[in-house]
Amino acid sequence: MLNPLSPVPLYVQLADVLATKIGRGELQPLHPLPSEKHLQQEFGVARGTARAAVRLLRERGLAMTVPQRGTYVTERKS
Amino acid sequence: MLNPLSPVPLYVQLADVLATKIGRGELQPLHPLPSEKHLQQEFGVARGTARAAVRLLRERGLAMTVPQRGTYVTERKS
DNA sequence: GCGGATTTGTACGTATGTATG
DNA sequence: GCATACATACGTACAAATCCG
Repeated sequence: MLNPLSPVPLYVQLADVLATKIGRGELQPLHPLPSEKHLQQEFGVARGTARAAVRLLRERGLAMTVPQRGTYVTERKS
Repeated sequence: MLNPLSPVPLYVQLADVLATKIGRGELQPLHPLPSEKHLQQEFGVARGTARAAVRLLRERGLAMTVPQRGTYVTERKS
C-alpha cells in the first residue's frame, strides 16, 4: 500500500490513499473514517503517522474529528 | 513557567507564552524564535511538545517555519 | 449506575534523514 | 567535515470522554 522508500512521507501517502477512497465514494460523507488504531494495523504504520495523515485530511477539509468519538468524512459540495 | 497540572495542555501553554512575548515585542517580526531544542531545554518539555507549540503559532499566523533554517516571527499588520 | 472497550488527546523518549551554515 | 535545525517515523504510557452491555 505505502512505500517507505518514497520521498513522499508516509503520512502524506496515507492521507492520499484515504482521500482517494473518499473521492471514489468508498468512504462516504458523515460516515466514520477507520480509527487510528485500525489505520495503524491496516497500513502498518505507527499511531503518530496515522494521526498525521488524519490531521492532513482535516486541513484539506475532507474530514472532521469529534474528540473521543471518531473522525468523519466531511459533507461536500460538488 | 508552565503548569503540568493545568487542564490547559502544555503545548498550548507554551504557545501562549511565546505569543505573549511576540505581543510584547520581546520577539520581533522577521527574527527567529528559539529553536525546538532551545524550547525543550528552557521549558523542560519534550521535543514533540515544543513542535506542537510552534505548529500552533503557525496556525495562528504568528510564525512561519523555514525548513532547516528556523522559525520566524511573522510580520504583522498591527 | 457500573464496568469495560473504544477512540482521540497529550506527553514523553529515541532514531534517522536532509538541508543549511 | 561538523554543528545546527527542522521533518519524519517509530514506540510507549496515561488521561478523558464516549459507547454499550
